[in-house]
Amino acid sequence: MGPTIKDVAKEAGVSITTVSRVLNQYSDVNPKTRTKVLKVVEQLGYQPNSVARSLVMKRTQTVGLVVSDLSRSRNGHHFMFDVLCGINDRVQELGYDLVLFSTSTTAQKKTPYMDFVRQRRVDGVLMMGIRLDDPYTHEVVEASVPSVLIDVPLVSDTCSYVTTDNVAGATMAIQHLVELGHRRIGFVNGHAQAAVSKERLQGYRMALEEAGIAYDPELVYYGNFEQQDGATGVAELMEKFEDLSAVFFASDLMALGGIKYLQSLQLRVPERMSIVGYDDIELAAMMQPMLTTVRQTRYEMGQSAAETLIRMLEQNEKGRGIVLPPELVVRETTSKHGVNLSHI
Amino acid sequence: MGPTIKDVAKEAGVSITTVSRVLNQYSDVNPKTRTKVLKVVEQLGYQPNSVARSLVMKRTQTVGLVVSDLSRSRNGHHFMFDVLCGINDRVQELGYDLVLFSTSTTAQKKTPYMDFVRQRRVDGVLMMGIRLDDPYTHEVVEASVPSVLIDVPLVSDTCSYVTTDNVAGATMAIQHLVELGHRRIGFVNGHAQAAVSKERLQGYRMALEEAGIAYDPELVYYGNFEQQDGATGVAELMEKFEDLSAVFFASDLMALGGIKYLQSLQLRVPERMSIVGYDDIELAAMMQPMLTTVRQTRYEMGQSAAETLIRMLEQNEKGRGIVLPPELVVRETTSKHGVNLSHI
DNA sequence: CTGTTAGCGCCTTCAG
DNA sequence: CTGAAGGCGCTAACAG
Repeated sequence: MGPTIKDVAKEAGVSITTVSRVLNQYSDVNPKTRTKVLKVVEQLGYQPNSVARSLVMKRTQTVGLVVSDLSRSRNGHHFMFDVLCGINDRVQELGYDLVLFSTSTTAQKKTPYMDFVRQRRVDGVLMMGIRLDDPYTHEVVEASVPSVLIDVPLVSDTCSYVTTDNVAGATMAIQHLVELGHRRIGFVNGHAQAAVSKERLQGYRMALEEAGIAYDPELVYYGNFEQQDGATGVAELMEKFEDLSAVFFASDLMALGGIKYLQSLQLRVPERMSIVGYDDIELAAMMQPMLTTVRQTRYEMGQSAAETLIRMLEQNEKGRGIVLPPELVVRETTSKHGVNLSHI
Repeated sequence: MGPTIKDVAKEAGVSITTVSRVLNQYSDVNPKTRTKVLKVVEQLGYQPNSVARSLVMKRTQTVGLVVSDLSRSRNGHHFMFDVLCGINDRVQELGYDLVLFSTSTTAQKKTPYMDFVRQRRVDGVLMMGIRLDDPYTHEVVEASVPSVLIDVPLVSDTCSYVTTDNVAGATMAIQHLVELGHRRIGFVNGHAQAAVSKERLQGYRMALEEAGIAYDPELVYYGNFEQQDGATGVAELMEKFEDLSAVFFASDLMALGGIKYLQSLQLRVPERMSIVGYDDIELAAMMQPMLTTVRQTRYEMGQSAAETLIRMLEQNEKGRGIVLPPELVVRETTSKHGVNLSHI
């Protein structure tokens, strides 16, 4: 392997203590000695061994990103990749390494969270794609190792979260629909064990009631964020409600599925049915017609999560919640209720 | 922190050596002692410190995945995520950790590759998204640390690669088009510094010549795999060749851009212009019309890369090339030349 | 079968 | 300002 601190010390004619001092920016080192050491470091191409350092410092400068079901999540795909990028960039900028873990791999599934953290020796953990009823969830919040949850609003002294305001996001979507004159608005939600689903449902409900429209649980369908669920969802809602004129989907992918289904029935969007999605994935602007949706700033969520975690690590900050604002992006899948129906 | 091997030893009334022995599956341990130790390990919730182990073993059981420009690659997105999943799953199954690095972050860019590997102490490296003219490329191949390149066909004793057969992929695409009667076939390629671009060009050229069609460099446009390049590409090619009836794109995203451009001109696909893409991203089957394309098994590429690297690490295998077969997926964007033109 | 003894490469008091 | 000494938690000969 490469040269060690010992080699540098010998070559520079000083003790390893001194080398360590200059490497760690200690001030009490004779300028001459310092430059001497630095020169040797340079010419030997010395790289401190981070493993050895970690052992004595009891810090690895590494954070773990645990994703539930990374590969199986054909749905989360678009969402996760961007968050991952944000995390990765920020973590790196702040001088940490990022280790990836997916809990999908069968064996890992039951390993208690803490065992895994302690074994891997990460300084902190970021989690995404986790469900409220996941066994990890509780463990993470209670753990002594700092963590940041993405889209799971739970806080403790050692646990923060980053999310977008899902209540507001859903509210915006519904208000938009209400303003267009829609009264019978369906909601194809995500599965009930996702925190975001609960929040979006709340927003849906609040916006409706605020508009003087009674909330009807029958208008809510629970899917799993995937395309197919969108189709099944609208189909079911349309069967129950003949006057359904708009549907709000908890993911763009489901919205896409819904639209495809409608189109297969020769029902036009938005003339016959207005559609609002959630996420604003790349695909949303590529579809025909282009999807009206609620945008989440995924990359920023990742960045923010990384920052928050590292602040907890270095500034000893306590856990807290960070809520980013969503944004309604009006495109082509929503229109006034009742208009243009004659053309069909 | 948690208990150490010392605590276990004391509690079990043996030396730490013995504890170490049972933990590492040594056979020469009295069954009674073994169970005793195991019991203590259990009740103390002892987790071996991997950092300490790494220090003495000189192996971290960690591999690095370096991605050039992870976040900036709006294009690679679809491709990379799947490969990443494959890598992650396989690496984990084989008992390693995966550390993510993106070279985009400005500062990192010029750090010599080896410095970074040595500093991070990874046992091996996987690379993707790297260009032939990237300064890293050469370093990686020469490095003593084992590595596997994805889609860059370079081999050395310590460096393998995994790719799909791009020559064959392009050949299949062109043969398909030729069989449909097309003679003037354009090619919107990726940038020239991507290994895959060179190979696909070769396949394009070979298939053409085999069909008795002269290769004309003017029919090849070089883009950057992104959607916009597709539009620009077809536009330029159509201007040069009035009888252009088919275009082969080096990425689905570019194909999409091209199709959108054609549609904006009221030119129908495939009646007026047949289109073949490359990658078979999720989007390909969602488009209208659905895209005919060359599928790459991205997840499998990732798995294979991970496996190959770890075999080099553990079995001391030498570098080698692994070429996976692509597959032509015929959908709706290709049709017989000249047919249906009357309908337009 | 088991304990003793050396380190792995680095940081950190504590004396000069 | 600098060096000597001890130790982080674990593995690996080498003796019993």
